[in-house]
Amino acid sequence: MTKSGPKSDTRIQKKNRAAILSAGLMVFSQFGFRGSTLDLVAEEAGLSKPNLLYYFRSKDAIYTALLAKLLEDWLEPLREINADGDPVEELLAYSKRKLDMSQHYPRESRLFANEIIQGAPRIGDVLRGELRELVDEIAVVINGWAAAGRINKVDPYHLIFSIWAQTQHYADFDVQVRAILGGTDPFDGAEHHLEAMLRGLLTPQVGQK
Amino acid sequence: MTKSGPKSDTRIQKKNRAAILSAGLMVFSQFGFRGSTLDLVAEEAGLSKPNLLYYFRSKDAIYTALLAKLLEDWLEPLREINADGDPVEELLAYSKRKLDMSQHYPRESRLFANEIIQGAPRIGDVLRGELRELVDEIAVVINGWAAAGRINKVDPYHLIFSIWAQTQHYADFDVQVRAILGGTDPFDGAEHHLEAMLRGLLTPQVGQK
DNA sequence: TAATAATTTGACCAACTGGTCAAAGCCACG
DNA sequence: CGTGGCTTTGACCAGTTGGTCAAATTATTA
Repeated sequence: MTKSGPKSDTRIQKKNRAAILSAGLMVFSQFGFRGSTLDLVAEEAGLSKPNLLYYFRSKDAIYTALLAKLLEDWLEPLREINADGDPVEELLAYSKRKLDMSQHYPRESRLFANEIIQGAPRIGDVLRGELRELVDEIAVVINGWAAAGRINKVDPYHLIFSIWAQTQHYADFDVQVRAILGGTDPFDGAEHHLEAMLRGLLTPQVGQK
Repeated sequence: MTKSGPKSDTRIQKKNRAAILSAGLMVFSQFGFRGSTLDLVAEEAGLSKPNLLYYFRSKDAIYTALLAKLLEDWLEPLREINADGDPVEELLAYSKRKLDMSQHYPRESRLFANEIIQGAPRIGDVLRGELRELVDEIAVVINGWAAAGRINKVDPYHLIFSIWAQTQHYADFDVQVRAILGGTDPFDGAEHHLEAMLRGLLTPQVGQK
């Protein structure tokens, strides 16, 4: 493991590293990598710019650290889908987990969204590698469920895309959603709607063409 | 109407303005406003930087012009929903139109996404004003359809959000979608999936709880 | 074709950018 | 308390940023 800063790990370091990452998340998630400046991050973290660079060797290092940490949390819910569970409930639980993440970690969602929209210059490999493999595995499971008649026939990939899209929308487009809903909290309705939509799509029906 | 550049409107101006806007769309949609530079736009447009500023008085002016033009195209499909048409078909046609826009104008979609993710600093008013009113109107129509039993009971706002989310996902997260699908074209499957999802949600059913 | 207007450019500017560095301050522990 | 390492900082740097401007070049038209 290559460390970017000092070798030892005092409590001052823990505190400041955390402050920097938190500030970086704030700034990078709002402006993207290129739109963000070290001065902004430094101010947000309550540290001087040279002090930032004592803990992280560069702007890029902060961003990359953030992205790496994020990717783990991002993939985890996918792994929790249980092939032996009830198909509809498993998929519903997954989308609920994703929606919760949008609600409680909107900045993480926007950081990710910014990275992808801008062409995923530093995580393209992960997308084409680890993420793709994971999705492929889930796709097999979903296809199995469909073949067994436990859910309707669906394209597993587009099913997953639609869950991602709908859940992340509430974090990434938060401003727009709230502009339209006024004072109403988006997440109450969102959960119910998402469930209805997925049940309508997945619940096996005899007469389905 | 306040013009930002010269008064008259020669063919040179038409050409160069168009070139600048096209270049601006390219650059701004990839990096967001803050992450973009005039030099990048100038190079993309094949003009010198001072020449850019002969046609648009500032970086902001280019971006704003782009955003204004975009907003019109963005709201139009919503207006085309016909209250007197067949409910399911109307909503399906709307989502098809949005999906087509994602396919054929992904840069416009990403420009918009960047602006919203970054807090919609310059179109917050439009969101809370024109857009909200428009959505409110459609919501009334949809509620009318539901009350008449022509579609299932749904929250019209979240229905619209889910259409936006799913269709724009294919433009905004294009890199990720293609990373997962490999060579397969996303839009074939997307259209079918979206239709299945909406039909499952909307098509009236007696036994629906 | 001459004069007028439209267009383009090179040189320039102040502010900001990511990043460096030596020196100073601070802290824990013998 | 002193000393060696950890932490912080002010001064600084070269490159980039959005933007200006006068002068040069190119079109338009009388």
